Amino acid sequence: MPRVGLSPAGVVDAAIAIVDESGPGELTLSAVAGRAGVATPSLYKHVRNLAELRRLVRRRILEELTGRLSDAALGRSRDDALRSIMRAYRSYVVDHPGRYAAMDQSAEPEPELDAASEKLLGVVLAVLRGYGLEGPDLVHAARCLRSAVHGFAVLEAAGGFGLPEDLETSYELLITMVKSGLPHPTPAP
Amino acid sequence: MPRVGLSPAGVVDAAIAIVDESGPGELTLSAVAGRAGVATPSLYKHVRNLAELRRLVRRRILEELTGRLSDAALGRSRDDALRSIMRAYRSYVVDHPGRYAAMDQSAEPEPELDAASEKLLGVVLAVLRGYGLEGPDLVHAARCLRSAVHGFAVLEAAGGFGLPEDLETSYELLITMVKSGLPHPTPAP
DNA sequence: AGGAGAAGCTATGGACATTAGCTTACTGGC
DNA sequence: GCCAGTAAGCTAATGTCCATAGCTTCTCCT
Repeated sequence: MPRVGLSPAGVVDAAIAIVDESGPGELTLSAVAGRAGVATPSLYKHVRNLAELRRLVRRRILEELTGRLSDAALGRSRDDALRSIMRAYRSYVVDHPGRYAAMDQSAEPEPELDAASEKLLGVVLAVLRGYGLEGPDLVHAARCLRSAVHGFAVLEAAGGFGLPEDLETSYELLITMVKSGLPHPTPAP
Repeated sequence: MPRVGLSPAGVVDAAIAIVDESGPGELTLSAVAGRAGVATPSLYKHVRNLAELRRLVRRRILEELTGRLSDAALGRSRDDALRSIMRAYRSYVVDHPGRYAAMDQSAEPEPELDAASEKLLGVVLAVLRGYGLEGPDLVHAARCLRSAVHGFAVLEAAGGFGLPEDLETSYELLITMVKSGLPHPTPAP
């Protein structure tokens, strides 16, 4: 049999392509194998099982998203940075709704993703620290920011916003809401 | 065979019990059948298939949540009402994390749930109208409120908040954030 | 060239959803 | 009180999917 040169990363590539095209519900080993040009059991040479593949997919997505956010934060601070990462977050979801949907399909918290999540959290914390936030205030602010952004993203990716009003405008309001709701220990310097 | 007196509602009851105890990932027809004291194929006398059962479960949950919210809004208005429904929302999730997790497992938007969603939306809109909001502003505000609350709920139900800081406090900040971020076409009367 | 290890494969088994077709318990009309 | 007809239950069987076992064959390194 002519080897096809698969690798864990290649398997994840195929999985991501499926998620992009058909959503996380269609992510099955046979589908991945089909796309990779290989019989299903061959995948086990590269990936422990389906659960592990899902984890790798989520990690890949998380890292990709983190990359976008940290690019968006580069050279900016305060409201400028906040707005920029919030817009980057949503634009990732708009560009890849399937991927984003795949990311929150996990039932349990997964220690394997902690490193990746922490990096993303790091970007967010850095931006919020620019407002002079620290300690518990910083954590609470980060949670709220994350909730707002994630909530909007999930709903949009799932087609949960039925009405015809412009989503951009709604998101701008969300950005305003977060900005105006941050604790303000240090007014502008 | 002694009839067990099952009904669509009874099947949903069993399904909800499973979701409560083990999460939406364990919701399988054999599990439901086992709990209902019936063989798996018998379920098809009451429910078209697994997808339909999931839909019914989601509808039940949505209705339950709507009930809580509308109770919470009763006799209140403006900040008082807003705070009350936001707290009611979260308390539902804290009481039934499995149920809430089950509710956002749908890949596609489901027309069958539109009536139920609309009722929930109705409660939210009523509260926001109390601020004098209407038209597109009302829609944008409702989306932001929903995003914030849903985002927090999903993350909390999934165990996504790892740090030890108090979640109550974080949620209070989220409430403040939403209040302070609402468009303000009509200041207090 | 030759051998080791990795990358494939087929065959098999077990869980689950679903369909088909049968049996048996209730229910309403006589 | 009896007797259909219907609805609720069952067993059997099929197809899909994840997973494991064990064999074969590339490929690469020496």
